Amino acid sequence: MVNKRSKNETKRKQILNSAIDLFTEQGYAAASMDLIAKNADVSKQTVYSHFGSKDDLFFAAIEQVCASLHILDLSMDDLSDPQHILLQLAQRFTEVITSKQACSVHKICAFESGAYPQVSDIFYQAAPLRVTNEVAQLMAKLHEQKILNIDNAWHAALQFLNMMKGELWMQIEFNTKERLTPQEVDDYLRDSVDFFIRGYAIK
Amino acid sequence: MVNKRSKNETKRKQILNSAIDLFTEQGYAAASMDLIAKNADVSKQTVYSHFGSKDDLFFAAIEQVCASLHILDLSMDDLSDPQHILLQLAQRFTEVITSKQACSVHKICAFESGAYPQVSDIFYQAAPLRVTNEVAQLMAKLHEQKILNIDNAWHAALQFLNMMKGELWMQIEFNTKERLTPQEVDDYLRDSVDFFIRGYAIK
DNA sequence: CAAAATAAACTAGACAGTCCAGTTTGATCT
DNA sequence: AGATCAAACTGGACTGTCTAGTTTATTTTG
Repeated sequence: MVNKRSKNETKRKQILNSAIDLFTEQGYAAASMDLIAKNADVSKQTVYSHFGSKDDLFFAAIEQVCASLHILDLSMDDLSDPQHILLQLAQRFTEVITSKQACSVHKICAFESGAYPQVSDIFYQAAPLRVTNEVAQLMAKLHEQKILNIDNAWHAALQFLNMMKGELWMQIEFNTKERLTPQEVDDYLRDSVDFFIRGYAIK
Repeated sequence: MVNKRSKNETKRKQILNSAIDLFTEQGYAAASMDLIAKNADVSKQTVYSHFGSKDDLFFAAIEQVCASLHILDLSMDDLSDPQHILLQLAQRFTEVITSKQACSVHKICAFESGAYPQVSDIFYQAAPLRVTNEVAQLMAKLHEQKILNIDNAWHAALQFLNMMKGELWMQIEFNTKERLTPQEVDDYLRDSVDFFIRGYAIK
């Protein structure tokens, strides 16, 4: 009926992006609403009119960033060369888990898992569970097609993914000064893929 | 001539314990010096006289708790039954990483790794690196004694330990509502030990 | 014109760190 | 042993800063 003016969707996105930046970079407590508003180029009041409270904004930000996490995208057409397929998967996985975005949101969700279990659950579902499911499907296909002998595809997926994290993930998690070279990482991945294939070889 | 009265070591310990409790439970920012003093049954001034600042107290607390982390304690005498040895190791490792103390300090060190790299480094050295080293020694012995065929003991240790974390660790890290049953965990560990042995079996 | 957005001031509470006035403690000196 | 003295300790008040969230008066815009 009356021509009601709707809130500006662009501003909502600006606020959300600013919130994502600050929350993931600094954590919940250290990110202030004043700065979020300022970085969004928006008044503080507008922030509160779009998102009722800091908590609400936090949820929305984490939800948004989890939804946008790009994931493995496995193609499962030609599995005849498992060595090649699995190495690619391992390399792709390494890229994903070392991306700045994924690391930041992982860190904050793990830290706030006590105070905000909803938030860490969103991440858990969106990232590790989702990826493990994808990989488990691949494992199941490798078994079906008698390329590898994998009794329990879910276990195999967990083993594979956790294994590939290796030392690199610890170094990122604890922000160590020294880092593995890309060569060392690649060596580890290749070693691990070979090991995986030996462990699940058809006998 | 000059009067020397030394600070009360008991109070220092009370303060440190209180700080460890609060920092590990609530994180650096959320733990207030007032509450630390109160829980230590000590005046705020005494806290500042023993530890100059909140940062100093934080470092001391993390250092203390890392030093006290009990670790694997492998006995490497009779390795003739690798299946048994490795399963025990896996079970012991699972206990260690699921202990409340280890989880709390892991969480806070990972979270503060940006703002306080010294702190996360202390943990990194004290826990994951130390354990991996221990296990790598075991792997090397298994190779020497021709029980398993392990080219790269360091890689094998990383593979083994990361693999054993499995789904359980993710659930703890993200404080999920649903948890694996002890039976499910044990099944996974046994599966993984078998897989590991197959992958590194002597031809 | 009415809803949306703005800037800026404001409230109320928390926190790190300091200050202070008075009390306890324990080592040293007589 | 008793007097002395400096340092440790106490509790509470205080400063300055920061924060979430609110209010208000004004401007923009569909």
